[in-house]
Amino acid sequence: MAEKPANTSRCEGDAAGKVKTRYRRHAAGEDPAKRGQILKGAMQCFMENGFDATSMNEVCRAAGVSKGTLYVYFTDKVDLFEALVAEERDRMFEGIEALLKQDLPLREKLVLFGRLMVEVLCSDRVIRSQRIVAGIVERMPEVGARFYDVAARRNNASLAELLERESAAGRVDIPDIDLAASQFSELVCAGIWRARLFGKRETPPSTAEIETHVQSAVAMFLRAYEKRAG
Amino acid sequence: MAEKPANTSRCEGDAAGKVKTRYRRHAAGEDPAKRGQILKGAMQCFMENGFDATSMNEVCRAAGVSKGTLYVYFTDKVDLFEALVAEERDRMFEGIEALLKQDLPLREKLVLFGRLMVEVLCSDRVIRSQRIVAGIVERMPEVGARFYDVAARRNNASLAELLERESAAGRVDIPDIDLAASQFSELVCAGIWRARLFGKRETPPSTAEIETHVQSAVAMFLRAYEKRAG
DNA sequence: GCTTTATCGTACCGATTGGTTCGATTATGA
DNA sequence: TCATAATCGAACCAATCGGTACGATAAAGC
Repeated sequence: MAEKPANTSRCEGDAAGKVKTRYRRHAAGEDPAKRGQILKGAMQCFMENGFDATSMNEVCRAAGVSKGTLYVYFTDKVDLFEALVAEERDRMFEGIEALLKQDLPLREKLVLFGRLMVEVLCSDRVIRSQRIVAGIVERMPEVGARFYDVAARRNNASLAELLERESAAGRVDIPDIDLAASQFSELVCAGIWRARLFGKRETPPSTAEIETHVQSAVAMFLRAYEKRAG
Repeated sequence: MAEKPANTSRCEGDAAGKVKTRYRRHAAGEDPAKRGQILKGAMQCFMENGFDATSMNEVCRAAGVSKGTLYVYFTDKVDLFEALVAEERDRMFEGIEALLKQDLPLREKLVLFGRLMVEVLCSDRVIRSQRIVAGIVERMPEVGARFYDVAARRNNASLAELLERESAAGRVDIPDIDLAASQFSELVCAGIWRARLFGKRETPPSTAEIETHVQSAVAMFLRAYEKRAG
């Protein structure tokens, strides 16, 4: 709901307009650079203090933007927050589909996938995002649900697709593909992600630790689902 | 820090006291029933709205206690919150050690353990607690860390102990016990817990679904780690 | 140059916050 | 019955909140 004011004035008349003086300047609240600047500052604040404990004044200061301008770009604190979550959610697993499109044996694909998964999911940035979102799920359920849906389930879908192909080719024997995809995703993060989320670990896992976990997970996964001779 | 005022007056003199008039009435802020009443009301509020969005006035109303009294029992909003988290964390997995002490084959112990794990971790109450705690980790890191440490790691320890015994008995071959314990814990919740945390699922899993997940997890786990003939 | 206008900066608004104070009330125990 | 004191309840406080209003500023296009 609540469309942007539409701003039919200038700058948009590509199709019809062109009648009078056309300014190439950005309409109020439509400069993408400024918008990004605001989002960046807001991200910084929200990540440090969460939703409620972040004041809009702090955001202004962090973003280097006046309060008036801020409220031209975003109607609400909630509006700003949702835009932020949306951006973060979309950026999270950008490269993952491409990764699985490569022509590699299953085992190596799983290793690549697992590595990226742990790295992303346990990174400082993503962990902080997840904390904030988890914290407001109760009051803004759709925000949380969409966050999970787009980010987590997208991965599962990619992985499920891969497993589907392997299953059709007769190389693996998987009764429930979606379950298997979930299992793999959880396995690679076992013992790390939760500890990160709750702040028991203050730093992301080292590459060595990631490797250990991924190798163990892949081995476990394949031993469970690889088709057996006899 | 910040010990309770100690309240050396009455009611405590079991060992030394008994000198003068002893009131059996509770000293101010020391009636455990009232304390529990406050915690219960507070729990209700915090679970609905999180830490910041819960006002102390709401807590008073929900607990049926005057504000003055509330501040006699707890010095702070943070103090109240920490007490709440502590209680919740300790209650969370109460029966789990006992469960593993039974004399049963490994497979069945794992099934029992897994079931309880999913049920508890994905229950409404625990999910809500986890959301709140995750949400304030950034600002109160020790609270989050302790929450994780006591609850999650306690389980892992129980399970690890069991696996250790089985390993010593030569029935399983597990290179990294702690990792294996983590893996099992994550496996049983695969695809459910995260969705619950982020509000993608509004209800706990059915017993049927739990059963499916646990069975799959146990099978996978044992196939990976059971000692093979040859 | 002049005009236009997006942005700035600050003051301001009412509402709410966490926390305190204090006299009235009520239950206890002697 | 009477004194004690834990609890109540409501007023109160300063601070902060999200959000608005508006004149000053500065950069862009003619």
